[in-house]
Amino acid sequence: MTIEEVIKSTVKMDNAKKVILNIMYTQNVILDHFNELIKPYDLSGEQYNVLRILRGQKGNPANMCVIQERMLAKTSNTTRLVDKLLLKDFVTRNVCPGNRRKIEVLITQKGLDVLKELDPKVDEHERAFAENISPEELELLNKLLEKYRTQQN
Amino acid sequence: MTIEEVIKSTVKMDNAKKVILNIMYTQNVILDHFNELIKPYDLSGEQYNVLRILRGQKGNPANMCVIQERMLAKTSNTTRLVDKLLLKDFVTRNVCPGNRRKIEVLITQKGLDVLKELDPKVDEHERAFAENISPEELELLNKLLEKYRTQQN
DNA sequence: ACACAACATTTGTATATACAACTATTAAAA
DNA sequence: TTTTAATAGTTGTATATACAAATGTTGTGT
Repeated sequence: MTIEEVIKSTVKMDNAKKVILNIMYTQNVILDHFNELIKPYDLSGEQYNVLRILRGQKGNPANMCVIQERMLAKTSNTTRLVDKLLLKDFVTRNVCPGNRRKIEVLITQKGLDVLKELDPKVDEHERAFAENISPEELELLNKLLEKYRTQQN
Repeated sequence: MTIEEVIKSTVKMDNAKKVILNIMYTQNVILDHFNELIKPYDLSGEQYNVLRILRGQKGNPANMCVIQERMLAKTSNTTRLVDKLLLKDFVTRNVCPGNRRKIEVLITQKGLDVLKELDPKVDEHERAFAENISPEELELLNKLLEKYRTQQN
């Protein structure tokens, strides 16, 4: 399905416009699919993302600003995301002894467990999309996207 | 900047995962840029999108469900989006005489004017990204994205 | 004609996000 | 050493979004 078919466009668009709509729409499709996947786990996409970042710390705690800079959407409110995770006992939160302005956030075993349970489903989610194109095309798509957004970094 | 650099990933990711993050992140970059652009016009991205759809109707009114199905994010609440546009006199809203369940939404001259003023800026926004890659790559990127998301339609 | 299903839209409510203002702590400058 | 600036995080508030339930209208079957 082309992007024109998706939005039932009547007018002809140039490729510069199409690619933006394609990226927007594809992101929506992926996100909808992913949200379905995590719905039973009482986690939002952003909450999952924070847990994933914390696991990547491999036992070291992460400050709020470290979490923030590793998230895709830089605008979200890390404090309240961590609040939610704390309520579910997926993380712990403590004032950093060395610098009392900072907060140390650490993933709990319960948090690790829920990620472990999700891992195969997330892999399958990623694989399902990736299999629509060849491995070479997948690599090319990555390169093109990185090149496409260059100046805006 | 590769996606690993963006999210400061410590671990190696396969291309299937990278492409999803790349699409998500690129969408964020585009959206942030676009939001900057329309900020002075007191329009949200979704509101702009509705206006764009209404202009595409070329003088014919659009029902709520028509607007809904042409939007990229199918989940948003069309009623309240149109409410906002109505407050700014960018659209009119009337019950459809032929079928009183339906609502006819029409863009006003004021709405058309604001779109007209935005057109060159939106074009420039699209062009700026597109110029990072060649015309051939742009076409390829469109094709790859459409192929990548196929099964999920 | 009446009951009932389907359709189109709106409303309520809970949650999420955006952005600015605020608090607390530490670092730097005078 | 006091003042000022910079840093880290939180909170308030307004707006947006998600999802289900409610409302009003039209179409269908008996």
